[in-house]
Amino acid sequence: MDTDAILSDLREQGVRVTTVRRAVITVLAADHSHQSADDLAAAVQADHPDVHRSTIYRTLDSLEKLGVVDHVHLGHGRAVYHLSAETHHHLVCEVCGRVVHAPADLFDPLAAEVLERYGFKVRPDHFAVLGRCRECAAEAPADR
Amino acid sequence: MDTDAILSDLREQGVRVTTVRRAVITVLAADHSHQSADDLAAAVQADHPDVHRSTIYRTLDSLEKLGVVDHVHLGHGRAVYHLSAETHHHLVCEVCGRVVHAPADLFDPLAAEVLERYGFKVRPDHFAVLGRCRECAAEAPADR
DNA sequence: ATCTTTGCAAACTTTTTGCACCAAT
DNA sequence: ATTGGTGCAAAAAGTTTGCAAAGAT
Repeated sequence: MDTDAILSDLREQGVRVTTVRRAVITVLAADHSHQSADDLAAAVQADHPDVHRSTIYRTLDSLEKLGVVDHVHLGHGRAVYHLSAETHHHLVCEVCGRVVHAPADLFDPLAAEVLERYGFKVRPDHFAVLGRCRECAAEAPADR
Repeated sequence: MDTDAILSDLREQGVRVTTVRRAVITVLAADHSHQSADDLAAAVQADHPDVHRSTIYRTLDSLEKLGVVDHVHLGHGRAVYHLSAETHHHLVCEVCGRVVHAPADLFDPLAAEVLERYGFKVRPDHFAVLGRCRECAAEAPADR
């Protein structure tokens, strides 16, 4: 969750550390909330006015491929971006008991929509998602 | 889930039953899967070539306001539409025990993403979503 | 006859792409 | 010096809107 750590990690992966990347990561690290590409562009442009929106998109894209950020589609057309979290959720197979790990942000859009529509604040850590893993679903198809 | 029932319901609500609305509902009722506005436009245009995409959007919009269809954002930019389901899910407040009802489709995007990413088939009826209802969240803020 | 709905064209929003230039290594 | 990254402008992709004509009641 530390900007410098992320940057040196990038350098190790042979990715160039540029002004824009540094700025984007800094903004995302400073504000833990989810931000749209446009929000990010505005925030970055506060310090670096010449940064183009398309560059923000490309930066987010490359950082996402590197596992540094994640994006999530939250209604309408716009996606929101955030640093990849460490937390995980668990998908528990009710047949074989196997546990599949899923990143925490998987539940963000659901939690956001529940909050917006019902004022209900989901506790993601209280989620126990039951279902069937790939193998068990294949053996005993029990539709949606 | 019956086209005619939905149509007479519309008539009762004072909404005009038009060719396009009938066609859209028929398509949605026939194919239970989720369809993008563009898919729907193509399906409707098979029978009614002159129907414009913008009309599809307006039709979906009005049907959604009437509670007949729902749309869900499933990655990228496009939304998918489907007839409103009858099933509900429960949001259980861990403080006061109050239960808030939520439509089943609330979990569709989550289930779709989990399936795509992990091959894990979520059983939505096995969902027990815990958290805090509007009132309890206001009293004892316990952030996410 | 009335008032909603539709078709069309055009705008708007969000994201992507081609290309020449610039900058990090 | 290389090669990856950036700015710009222009184009996709998805959705919305104003207006006049058509259609449902």
